[in-house]
Amino acid sequence: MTAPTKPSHNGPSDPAGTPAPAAVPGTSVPAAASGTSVPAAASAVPLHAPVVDWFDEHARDLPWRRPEAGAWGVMVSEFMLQQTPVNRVLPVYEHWLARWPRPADLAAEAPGEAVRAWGRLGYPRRALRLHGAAAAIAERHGGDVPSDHAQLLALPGIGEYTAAAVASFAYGQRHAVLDTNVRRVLARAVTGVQYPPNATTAAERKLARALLPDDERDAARWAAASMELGALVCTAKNESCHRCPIAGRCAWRLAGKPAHDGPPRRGQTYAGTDRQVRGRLLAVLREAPGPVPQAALDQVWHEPVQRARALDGLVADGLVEPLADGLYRLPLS
DNA sequence: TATACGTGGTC
DNA sequence: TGACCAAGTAT
Repeated sequence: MTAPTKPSHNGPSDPAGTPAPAAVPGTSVPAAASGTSVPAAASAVPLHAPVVDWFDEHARDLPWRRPEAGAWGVMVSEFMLQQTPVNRVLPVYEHWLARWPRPADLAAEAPGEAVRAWGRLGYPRRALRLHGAAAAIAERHGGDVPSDHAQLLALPGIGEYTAAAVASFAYGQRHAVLDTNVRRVLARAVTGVQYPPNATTAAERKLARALLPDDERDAARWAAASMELGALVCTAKNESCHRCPIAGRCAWRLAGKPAHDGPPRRGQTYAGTDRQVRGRLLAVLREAPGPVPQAALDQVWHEPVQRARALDGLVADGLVEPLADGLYRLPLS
């Protein structure tokens, strides 16, 4: 992909400065099933055009967006980006694709090598699932990442979002790609609230489908563009409305940006949890070239009951392989 | 539907 | 400084 070169023509003025008429009275579209409705403005005036134009000018030049990345590159990036910031993914992604340029290359490796190469990206089960997905692709799909949504969804580690993302980004298909960025953009621009619900709702899926451009190519670009808008401009905190191409039509902004009211968005501590212990145990195993004695693992956590529970969990998840004589290693199979 | 699952950066 | 946040999935 070439770097964006088109100079900005937006000028110094805030595009949000002149709110456009948002809705045509009396034309809201009732949604049959859930009792929700799609605001008229969303369906009457295409939202995607200004966002796609903005994307053409401001999109980041990320390696998995280049044509040479291919479907496998897109798929690897989607696994790595699940709950993980772009900046941390970048170096691991490059190393991964250089080492395993095709699904069959990864499938031929021990799963433990995938876990090791995963490094400190977090959620190492993703590495195992990516390895499993590569194996399934090698076996069932002739070594090529499937383009069919249902076949993608059947692969380990691929859920609703990732299946749509791969089908859309890698194959240009028309799917509602509903990630946390898009959900936030729609929550604000259309629904008029600061944050989407904690879990994706039927109403959100319905809205996303309603906003999807008819044309397949436009739909794929809208998916990438709306996601990028959420990542760069319509961020969770400190949003930059002055840089937003649809600020003038944003329901949340037009309403005075009311604060989120519902229940707390999240709240999970990490220190002292099994997750932290698992992380420490796996770090030792990742950094060791071969099997590690129990005694070495015992040093990562003082409390023996929790330590044993965490290790058992890793074994149960297939992230660690117990050997005889109290040795442990990353899985060979 | 709620919870488990890593890690590190930000304000 | 602690809470929140980052392209979710599986159960």
